Amino acid sequence: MEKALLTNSFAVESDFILNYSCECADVLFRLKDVLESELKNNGLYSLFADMEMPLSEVLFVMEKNGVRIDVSELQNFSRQLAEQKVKLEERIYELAGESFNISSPKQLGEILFTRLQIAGGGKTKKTSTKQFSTAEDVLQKLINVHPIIPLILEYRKLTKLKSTYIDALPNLVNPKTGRIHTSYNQTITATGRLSSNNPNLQNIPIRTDQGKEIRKCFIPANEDFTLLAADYSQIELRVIASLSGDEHLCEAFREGEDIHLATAAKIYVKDKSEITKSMRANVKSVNFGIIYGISAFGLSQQLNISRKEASDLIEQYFENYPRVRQYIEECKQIARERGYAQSMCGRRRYLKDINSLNVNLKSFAERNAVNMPVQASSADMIKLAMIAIHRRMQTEGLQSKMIMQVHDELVFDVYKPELEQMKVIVKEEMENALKLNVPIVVEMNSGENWLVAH
DNA sequence: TCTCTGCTCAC
DNA sequence: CAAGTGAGCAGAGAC
Repeated sequence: MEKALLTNSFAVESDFILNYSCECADVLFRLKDVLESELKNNGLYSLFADMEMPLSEVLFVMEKNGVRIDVSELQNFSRQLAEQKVKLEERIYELAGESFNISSPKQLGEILFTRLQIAGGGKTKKTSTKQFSTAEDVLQKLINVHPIIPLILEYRKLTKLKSTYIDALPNLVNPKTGRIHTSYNQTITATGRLSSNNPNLQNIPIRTDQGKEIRKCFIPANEDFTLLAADYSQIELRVIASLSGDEHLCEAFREGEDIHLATAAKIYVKDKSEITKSMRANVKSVNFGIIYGISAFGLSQQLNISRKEASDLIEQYFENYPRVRQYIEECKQIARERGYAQSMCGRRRYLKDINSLNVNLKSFAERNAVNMPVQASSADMIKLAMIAIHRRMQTEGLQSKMIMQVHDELVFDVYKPELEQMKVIVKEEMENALKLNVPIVVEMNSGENWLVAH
């Protein structure tokens, strides 16, 4: 049939079916060999047949569903930011004594470090191409040295949000559906996570006030619908607690504690009431660092503390959670023996440099060996949950839609009369998708936009 | 026009 | 040397 003869809605349908077919083919050709060999090895479960193929259909439906955004609100916001941007530019040029392209790291580096001689008593960091680094952590340390620095940081924040989200998203609204349809890619990442592009809906801002304004522009289909967001609480730390079997860490989760606070109390040997915000923040960085394959140097950079303080924090962490240290060593050992790291469902990441004589390459592979099982098991869990939720929504005949996945979060466009039913389904299926030795907690909220639902 | 670099957004 | 996984933007330079 000629495409011109198709109705609009069917033409849209065919676009997505084409997309879906391509994805299925992609998954088939790229994952079949690897995943089938894993089936033989772990015997119980086929990542290919029982996870990736069923998931592919769920992703097709999510992409087709799309998400509604408030275009006119984004356009208003864009005009506001354009005004702020002009004012910032004027003040920056005045302080610099000349106009230049603030968005050019090359030109900015020359202005800051050659013309204005801003060094803050420290050495200037250089990039791989031997230019001055003007990255955020570098400028943050110079924020009190010269009044131009905070303006540059503000300019960067503003132009990032404007160009990447506020101005880009309205252009991606599909004229036929009035919604944004991302592509979820199943075959990109090294750990089994999904990735999202055109647009990337997995990095929509949330941390700053202006970022929150962008989240507010993600809205339900119409007044009969509401957004429901459900996210796994501290999923990666729970996974590492479960995989390592560390009794103290597992116990903290079983007690339902604020894990950063509870860990801080152990590390600093104080009562929880005595833990300050900065102590908790330090421990939060240690917790993330453990997952990423921490070094004392990296932690000291992150927290702007001395290497001694950083290594003391790490040592105290391992003193309190000894099985975590042991687990990290086991991850490296297993990777050395087998040549790959593995998730709870048997997903593999091959690590060709794990036995390299090049210390850098080997260290990198070792961090991958530690991080992959944690990140990948979390990905396994949410994928299983998505499949289960999708099936239940079908069998229970719901008109609510699954619309987004952001690694540890699922977002639904919920028909209001179905809200309570949806909450039960989503919570049950997410919490029971994959069994851990610690409780799995799912937090849910609903509301008139993604910000209040999250 | 294409590719790389530097930077910054998310989990 | 130096914290894991991604995507997208603007600038800069090769072609």
